[in-house]
Amino acid sequence: MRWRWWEEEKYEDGIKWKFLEHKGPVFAPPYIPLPKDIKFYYDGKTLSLSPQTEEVASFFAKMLDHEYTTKDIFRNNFFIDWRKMTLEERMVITDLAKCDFTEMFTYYKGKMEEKKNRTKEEKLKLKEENEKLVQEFGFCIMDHHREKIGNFKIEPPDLFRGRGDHPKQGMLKKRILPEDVIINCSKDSKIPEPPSGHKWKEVRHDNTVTWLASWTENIKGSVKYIMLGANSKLKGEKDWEKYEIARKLKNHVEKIRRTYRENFKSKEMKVRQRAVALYFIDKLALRAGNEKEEGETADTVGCCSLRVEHIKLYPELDGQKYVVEFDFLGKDSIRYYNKVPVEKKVFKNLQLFMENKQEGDDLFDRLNTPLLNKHLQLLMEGLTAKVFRTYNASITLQQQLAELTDSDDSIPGRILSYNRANRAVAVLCNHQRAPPKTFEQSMSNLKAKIDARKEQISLTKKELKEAKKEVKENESEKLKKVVESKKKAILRAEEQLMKLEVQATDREENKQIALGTSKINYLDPRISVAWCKKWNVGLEKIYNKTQRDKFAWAVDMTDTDFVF
DNA sequence: TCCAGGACTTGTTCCTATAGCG
DNA sequence: CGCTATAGGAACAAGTCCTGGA
Repeated sequence: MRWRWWEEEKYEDGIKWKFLEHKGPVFAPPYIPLPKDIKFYYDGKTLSLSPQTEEVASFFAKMLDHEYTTKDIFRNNFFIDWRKMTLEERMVITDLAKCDFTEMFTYYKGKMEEKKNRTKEEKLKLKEENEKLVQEFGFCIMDHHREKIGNFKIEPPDLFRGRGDHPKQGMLKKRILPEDVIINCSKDSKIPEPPSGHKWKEVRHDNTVTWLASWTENIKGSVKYIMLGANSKLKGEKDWEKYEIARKLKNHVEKIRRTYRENFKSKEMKVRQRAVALYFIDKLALRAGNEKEEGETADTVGCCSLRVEHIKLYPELDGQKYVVEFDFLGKDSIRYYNKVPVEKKVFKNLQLFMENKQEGDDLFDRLNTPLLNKHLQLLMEGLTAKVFRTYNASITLQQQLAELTDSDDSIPGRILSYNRANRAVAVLCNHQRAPPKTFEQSMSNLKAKIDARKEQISLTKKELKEAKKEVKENESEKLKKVVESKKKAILRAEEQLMKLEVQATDREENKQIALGTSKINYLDPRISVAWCKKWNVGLEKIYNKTQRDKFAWAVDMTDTDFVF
């Protein structure tokens, strides 16, 4: 019997746990210096580096075949941080272009190759050792239950790989020591031991937070945490709450939509901007768009931080009226490009907001996310901008499933319908992916397979005909058996063909769409569980092991008739 | 009221284990 | 049974939103 935490009473306000015991985080392995015969060359001459300098150089050397090392910002940032080397070294090494890391690069490539070519026994041994580590450090005790930790290893030192045009890419992400780490656990628990010769920065006992350990990272100065895994009570409960708030929005959304439409006409510019922004967030599932510190991160935006340069207005386009063209970089510098017809009042308002503004000016200059969220809080308790994304994603899945699922369909057909519904959500949320590098190849492989199967079927059909003819002429038991087996073979092959064809369709449609993110973060799992039960589809066709684990609460509490 | 820091969720990328193939 | 494409999972970056202190 699974621990049904969702049937237990919750703690008083703000208290996350009563007992917490763990072993602390696992630190990155120490740097292993290069063998003597692996040389670094500066300006064509060998130059031996101090261990610390060599370590940082190795981070760069390992990445030599990565696009990052061709980017100026990355190279410059790396070079600045690398040159915090010994004085003697700094005197010599003044130009990155004169640095030759290729021997180091080749050495590490070889190491990787070795790793790949390990024997079964070696691999098994490594696996067992890793399992031991997980058993020791990968779990904690929280309130009488052994729970999995999501990330018990401290991030190793490396060069920072910011996404998009990140101004800090290439900077050295420093090695974290116990002296940097704050431990959080309960007073009456066994306090984790720091590695020998070391001390923790601090040990605290704060049961209003969920983290077990934290440290401050040196790139942005933000705090990083060791937290529980997604299948833990703590995370599961939060997830459940998230979907319950989204379901609550279902009962308020019509009124909220009436209100913001009303507000399109407000005398106050602030109110109009808020209304139009909310319209976008609701209709297009845009993110809130917090303000960001300039120069600290890549230049990306969300709804409230959109600038004039990010939209174009077309009174008429391709036969449609009042079209807005969005083109901006969102989270992770993923491009959002969309042409959407909008209500006339929205269009007119946008024209108004853009009057006398430059490309780089804020579209919603009287609005920011705290202002928007404060307003939303008034409309419904617990409502924030991101709830609309959850709500619209989940409700879309439910609608699409209802629309697409056909009771006449085979199981693979139903799964295709599910994936299509999932896809509709991923498109809404702009969860794109680059088409896999081998996409065309694997697609044509699949097509070839389909053709082969078709060929086989028609051949077997011919053979069946022949066999039937022979039976007519000569009624032997043996021949009758042949006929039967041919029939069966055809049936089997046809089923396989159908499966392959469904697979091909699914893959083609999924070329540029990533389903995972929405499945894990936006779709109320109870919708999927109910659908699987209703249509007799195994849950494992929809969720893999990790996902089933994470959504265990939904599996246990959901009936066929669940409605989001 | 404003802002910075803090806590937690969401998102992509990269590596690896494994399923499915011949 | 070995090979390879792919799914799964770890890692970690990048968002959202809240809080507490000036």
